[in-house]
Parts: sequence; structure tokens; C-alpha cells
Amino acid sequence: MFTEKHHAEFNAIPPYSFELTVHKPAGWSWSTPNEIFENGVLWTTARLNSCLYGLRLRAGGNSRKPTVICTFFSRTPMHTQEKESVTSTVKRALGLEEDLSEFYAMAKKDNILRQTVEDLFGMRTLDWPDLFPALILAVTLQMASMKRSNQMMDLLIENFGEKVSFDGKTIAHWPSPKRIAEATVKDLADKAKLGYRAKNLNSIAKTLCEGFPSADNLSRMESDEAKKQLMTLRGIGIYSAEIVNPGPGFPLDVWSAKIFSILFLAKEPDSPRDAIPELKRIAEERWGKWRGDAFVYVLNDLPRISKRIGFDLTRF
DNA sequence: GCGTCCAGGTCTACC
DNA sequence: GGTAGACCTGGACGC
Repeated sequence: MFTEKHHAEFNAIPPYSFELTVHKPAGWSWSTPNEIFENGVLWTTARLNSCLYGLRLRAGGNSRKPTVICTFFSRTPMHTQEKESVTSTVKRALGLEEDLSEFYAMAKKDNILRQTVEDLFGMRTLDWPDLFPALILAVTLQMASMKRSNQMMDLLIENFGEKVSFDGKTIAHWPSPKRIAEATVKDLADKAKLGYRAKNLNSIAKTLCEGFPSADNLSRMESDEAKKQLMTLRGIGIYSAEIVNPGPGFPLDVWSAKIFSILFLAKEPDSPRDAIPELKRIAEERWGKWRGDAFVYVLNDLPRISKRIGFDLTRF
């Protein structure tokens, strides 16, 4: 039984939009696809240091002094050190201490971003509480339509995940690396329809169980070093590493390559895959170290950008 | 109903 | 070091 074990209020560097950060317009979840966002409150689950927690999060403070109020639910009593550790992970994943002022100053001079940063004022981009779910997402996105990726993720959670009941809610959470490492490749392929990805995910899970830097550790590394570490995992290439550890990366795939080709070059690419290196170069030249943030802002504002440029970017 | 093609990449063998 | 081809499989599409 998960009961309330720890309660805290965290300060955020303004501007900070709790809602846009945890409940993104493009539909990306903060920790698990099954989390519940109602009336400004997020009920979600996270596996931190191999322990599962229920979390209830909501905005506090005001626009000049924003805060996030967080309640942790756990099976067992939480020790002081455990409280400090999970608190620090949650603060990082909420982007509370991220200062957007330099990004916004750059964006105000950029035709594509100027209005977008106003549309999504105060949104933090993407920082995973836990590493394995991010790797599952990256692997299931490969060579599949969004519908099929969602099917694989849903089946993984249904067949190998865990349910957490707390605060009157029940939320199904991602499987642990241990559970996927212990499953057979055949079982993963059959039950989660992973196809060739089953072998990769099983290998990744085993590597994580043997010892691999956590999401917290990776976030403290230089971006290139973190990317290098991630790319040692089987089935994780440049795109997947940048999805998992966004930083200043620009994780273009054939879908987003079509969108950025329209925005940068005003044309659809003949071959989106072949256009990726050139589009990445343009993004780096145009947005520099802020290209990762620009990437997330643009992809979360497609309906409004489409209206402004008179081209439907949501049809890709 | 059936065949074909392709999808929000990565790895490997071969040059 | 650069690159063609293989990789699972569900769903869309044409016939």
C-alpha cells in the first residue's frame, strides 16, 4: 500500500509554467503515459533509485515567485537521505532551476521562435525522471509509425509493468530494467510486438542491471560524454541518444525533418532521411546551444505555427 | 482477401 | 570512413 511519506514545496526560476512543463500541448507525458492531469494537478509514478513512488504535483506560489508542491507516496517509510535524493531528481526533471532568460533573449530575435516562446511562455523542455522509460521510448520509436510505437509501449506496460495505487488513483508504470532483463526475447517480441527491437531492449535492460549511469548522473556529464555513454547501449544511435539526453541535441527523425525543412527551407525534402544532416547543421548555426530547446518548443506549437505560416505542419 | 510498401533508426558487412 | 542492405510487423493502400 502506497501512503503519503514526504511533502515539499520547491522554488522555480521564473517564468515557470507547471502545466506546460508536465502536460505538454503535443501530448508528451512527464513520467508515464498513464499519468493523470486534472484541474492543474498531476498524479504520476516514477522509479527513482530502483524504488517506485506515487507523486502528486501541483503549481504553487505566483508568477513572480513560482513553486511546485510535491507529495511523495511510498510503500515503506522514507529515510532522510532517500528524501533528499528523490527530491533532487524531481527538481531536475521539472526543470525548476533552469534559467530560460538567455534562450528567450535569442528567441525574440528569431522569426520562427519569436511568437512560439510567447505561446509556450515558461515551459521547460524535457528531462526524464528515470532513464529506462526514456530508452524504451527511443527504441519503440524506431522504424515505426506513432500508432505502432504507442501499441508497443502500451503492451510493455500492460504485460511487464507495475500498477501503483495511491491517493485514490491507480497508475500503471513502466517495467523495471530487471523485469525486462529477466524476460526472454521471444516473450518480449510476442507479448509486446517488439519485433527486432526485443533483442535490443533486452540487452539494454541487462546492461542497466549490471550498472550504468542514472539519468541524474548523465545530466551532470558534459552532453557529448553522456551521448557517448548512451550510444554504447545496443540499438541506441545518435537519434535515440538525443531523445534520451536532449541537452543541446537536435534529434531529427524523418517526421521532424519534414517539419524543419518547411520552416528552414520552405520546402518538403525529397528524402527526409537524407536531409537530416543538413537540417541539423542549419539548426546548430541558427540556434546554437539552444537548438534542443528550440526543437521542443517548435514541436509543441505546431498548430499555431501552421496558422501563422499558412501550411499545415500537423499533417506529417 | 491478398500482395506490396513503408514507418518518428541502427547495425554490420563489405568496399 | 562511407554506405547498401537487413531487420519485425502492423496498418494503409491498391487491386
